[in-house]
Amino acid sequence: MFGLHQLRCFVAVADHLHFGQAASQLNMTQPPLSRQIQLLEREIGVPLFDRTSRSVRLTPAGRVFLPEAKRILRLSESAMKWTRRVWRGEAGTLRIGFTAASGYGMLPGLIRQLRGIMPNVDLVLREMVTRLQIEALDSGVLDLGFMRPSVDLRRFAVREHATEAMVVALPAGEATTAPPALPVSDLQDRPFIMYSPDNALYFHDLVTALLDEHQVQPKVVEQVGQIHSMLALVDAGFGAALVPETAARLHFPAVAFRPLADGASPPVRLNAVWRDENDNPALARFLAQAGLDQVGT
Amino acid sequence: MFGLHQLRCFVAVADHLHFGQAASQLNMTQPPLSRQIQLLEREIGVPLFDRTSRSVRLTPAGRVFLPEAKRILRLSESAMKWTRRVWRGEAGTLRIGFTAASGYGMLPGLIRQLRGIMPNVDLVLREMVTRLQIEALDSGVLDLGFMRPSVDLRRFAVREHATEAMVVALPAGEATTAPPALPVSDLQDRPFIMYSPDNALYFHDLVTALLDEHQVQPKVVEQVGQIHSMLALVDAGFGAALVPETAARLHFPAVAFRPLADGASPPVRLNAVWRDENDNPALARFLAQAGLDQVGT
DNA sequence: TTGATCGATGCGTGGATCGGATCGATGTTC
DNA sequence: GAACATCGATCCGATCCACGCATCGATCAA
Repeated sequence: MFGLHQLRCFVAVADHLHFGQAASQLNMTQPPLSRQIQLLEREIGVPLFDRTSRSVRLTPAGRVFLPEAKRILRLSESAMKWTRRVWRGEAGTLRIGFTAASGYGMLPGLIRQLRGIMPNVDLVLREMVTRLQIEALDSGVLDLGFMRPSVDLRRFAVREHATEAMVVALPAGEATTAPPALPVSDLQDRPFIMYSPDNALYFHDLVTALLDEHQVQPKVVEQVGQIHSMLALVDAGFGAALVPETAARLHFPAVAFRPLADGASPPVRLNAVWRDENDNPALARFLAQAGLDQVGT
Repeated sequence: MFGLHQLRCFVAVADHLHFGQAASQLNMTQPPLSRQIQLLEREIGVPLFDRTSRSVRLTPAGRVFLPEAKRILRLSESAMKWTRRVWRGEAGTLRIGFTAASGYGMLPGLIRQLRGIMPNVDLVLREMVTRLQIEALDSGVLDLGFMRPSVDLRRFAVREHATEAMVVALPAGEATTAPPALPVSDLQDRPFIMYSPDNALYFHDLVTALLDEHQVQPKVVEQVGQIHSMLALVDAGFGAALVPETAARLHFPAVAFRPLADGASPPVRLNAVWRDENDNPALARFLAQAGLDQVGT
């Protein structure tokens, strides 16, 4: 098969229709250029030029081959440039997982930030619970995950990405008689919607610890795994719930939000998690730009 | 710049993820294959494989480069095959000129014939008068022309492609009283539409010679260069005209056609004309298939 | 007829690529 | 856990290829 160098020789001769000028453009002398053209013609099995000692003309076959040769050379250049950009993290794909709750708050800003840092990187965004994100990071399906703290994160690189407070979600009817900020004790004996320990272990433990600490025992009327299910139940008047404050962005008509009094809320943590051995340069570039690439746990 | 051989090496390794197997597929040994991959990586400036002594994996940059490399190789193959087909006359472009009058009769059949012989050859068909066709053949704009005899054809290869008879075109009103076949003498003193010596020299000379031979002098009411203009005038009742019989395919409602009696019509000749030095293989292929490629004037 | 131009060809050299042998690292097996 | 097998990297000598220089042969101009 012919080589790219022969294609460059061919294009130069076809453009100049003059071996000497083409050779000097290619920084070589005329004899090897003639040789390369002959080799190319022998390889294809077709004469590409009609040449006398006084004139050089393209044959019809040469006229057909010329744009193909230029296309191949153009593709080779662009393949190289594109690959280099991927290597520098300026192009490529970044696959990101996030929990449903984190999507309400930080996702739009994160996407804006990524678009600003790496406008040519394709983003693949998948909502997954923490456990599934861990598996996906392991198998290489995800480059980066935004998830709740978990004991299984020890083999990964973890940075705290955001913290927020919990707020009380109340049925609108009960909110009219409630003070601007609620002490935890206000939940005592209230109808209360709790997190499921199966699908929302982190929030379950967080709320359980908060209630235990204040020795408060609400009347648990339901256990659910997803925050929007929880708010739907509040909206229907089944009871109150504790949700991260960014969940207030979900506009349920019959739900009112009240902060906890005295800064009683524990911080709800969201971690950025990735594999240290991940070789996606787009990930490295994002971590560097976001200041997350220092060594640590 | 990298070479196509390096791309083939890269694709083989990427497909097998194993240097030894890739090398045997490429009919080479493992050491030079390792070298080629290293050279390619150095050329691009990007590692394409993550390799330990136990495993070979593509880097993200390599994953991007792989489809590009395959595309370049595919394009190179197809460019070579396509160029070979053009060389054999099985593909490419054939530019054909024809006079307006010849288009009425032989063009559809010619196109069918060409499609049968060379289904992958693009046909460019241009209606041009004989003089313009000669110039176009000279400058290489046309490969083949269908034109009337002319003294300027000596430097070209010429074959008689078709002959036909002249017929009389009569206004429909006059046709009812005319016999089935008209002697030339019938034109004596008739209103008659003549060919212009500027734009239709061949027909002008042909008709003039015919009339002179029979010592007939019609009343020339108009001189025009195009046959459809001529029939339009007959249709409008201005007079009679002599036209090639295939012109009867132009359906003018008030025009009737009558043959000349006694085979008095001179043959109207149509030549196929081309440059002997023309190197378009599609032309050579057509000439060979049509049996026109024997030597001669 | 002479000289200039231009692509093709002969030839010697230097660099690139090849295959064989071997190294070093890693995972497997008993 | 020590011997073994596997696999990519590296070293080295032989070969091949592409380069430049010199020259040839054909063509066109003066």
